[in-house]
Amino acid sequence: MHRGHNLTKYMAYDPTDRKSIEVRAKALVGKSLRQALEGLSVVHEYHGRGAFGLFLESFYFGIHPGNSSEPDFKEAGVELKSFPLKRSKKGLVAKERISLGMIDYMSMPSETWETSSFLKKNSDLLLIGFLHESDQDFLDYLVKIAELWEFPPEDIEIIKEDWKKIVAKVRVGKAHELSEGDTLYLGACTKGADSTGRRPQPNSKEMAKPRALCLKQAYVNAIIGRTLDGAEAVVKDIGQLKKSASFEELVAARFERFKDKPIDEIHTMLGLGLVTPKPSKDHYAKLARLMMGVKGKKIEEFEKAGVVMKTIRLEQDGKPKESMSFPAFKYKELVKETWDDSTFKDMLERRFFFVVYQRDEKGELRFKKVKFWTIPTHDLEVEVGSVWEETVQRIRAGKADKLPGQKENLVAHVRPHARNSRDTDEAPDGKRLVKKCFWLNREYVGKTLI
DNA sequence: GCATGATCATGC
DNA sequence: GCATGATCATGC
Repeated sequence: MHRGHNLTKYMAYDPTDRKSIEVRAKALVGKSLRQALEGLSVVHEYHGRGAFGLFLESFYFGIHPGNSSEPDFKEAGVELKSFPLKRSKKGLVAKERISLGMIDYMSMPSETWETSSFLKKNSDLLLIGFLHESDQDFLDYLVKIAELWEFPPEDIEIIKEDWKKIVAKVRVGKAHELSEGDTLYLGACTKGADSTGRRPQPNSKEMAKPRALCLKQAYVNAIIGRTLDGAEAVVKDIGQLKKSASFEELVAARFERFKDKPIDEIHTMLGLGLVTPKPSKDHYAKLARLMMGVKGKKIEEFEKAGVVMKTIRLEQDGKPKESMSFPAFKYKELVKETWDDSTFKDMLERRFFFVVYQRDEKGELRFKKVKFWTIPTHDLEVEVGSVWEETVQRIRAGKADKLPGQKENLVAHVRPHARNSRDTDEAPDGKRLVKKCFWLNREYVGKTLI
């Protein structure tokens, strides 16, 4: 078998019919491509990233869409997207984002959401999720998800806002400042194996990195959660969706009535009891969730979007009382990472949601404001990057007890993060040291709020 | 006053 | 039992 060989004659399915496509797709669930195409001796030349998808198109669905602006199943209006899953402690998660087509900086500004090439191609997706195993041939990957996916209305509202944010930047000649952290579900992710390629953009001489529109990893995880647990109702007509405020505005609006109110008054407003003399360390985080109208510890909208909530307490002078902690790392695992795919970089690239409290002149703590924030590229790549590299170097050199302190860098430092001094972790040299994590400097956190 | 080390309280 | 977000406490 070779590329271009038409197998559709073996298939009792109609690639122009949505229902038929779905039936054929669903038949893949629980099988590998090799099993699904049983009986055919398969010799192929496909390999590397995207091999699964190309093979699936040609030999399972018998289509050859190429790089068209039309959906892959043109007549049915369905775009085929296969994507890898991987195992995590909690179950299956997305291995990466789902890319939905390169951004054409020059033509995008003249589009509206309704007429966008994005919507034209991607409003109706056939999602095929397969379990990626690094030691297997892609023909043996098991298909876990096969789902016709139209975006639920509440999601499409957010995606629309995301899309508009991206276009807005491109329009004003700021394509080079695009960042995946700008948006929630739909992201502008960098494309191209080497990071050197650049493209022209309108209204600026600056060249911009090539980027594609993508469903961000956190959102793909939300899709996986929904489809593996059984599908929800989906929207029938994307054009009918009504307008609403953006996700971030909606979230911020929930806090509006609490602005500048002292803690005890907020307690009253929320129908809580009196403020205890010594509130627990996560009391203000809990209060923040309650102000948002969320009961549990998880905030579903934030989980989907990969947004991280952090509470910040400011003193009278407006400076944060504390630096900002992150999960403790394991010395031996940290030194195996590279900065670009490090756990900490991954964490910092997310969108943050700060809930800010401040002491007034009488010393009374009040809710001040909320703020969505993404770390500027320079601060991440140059400042945090160097702290990270220095940390790894010192651990490798057996100096895990002397990691970069707050005075060494303006943005980040390393410091203990453990239950107590006996809560230790083994360094590569065998010494046991108290668990530590990366912190964002107190002073720096203060500056982000201005 | 601030950096640094140490620890608390919660919830899974 | 432990990770986690957050804050306390000490000493320079």
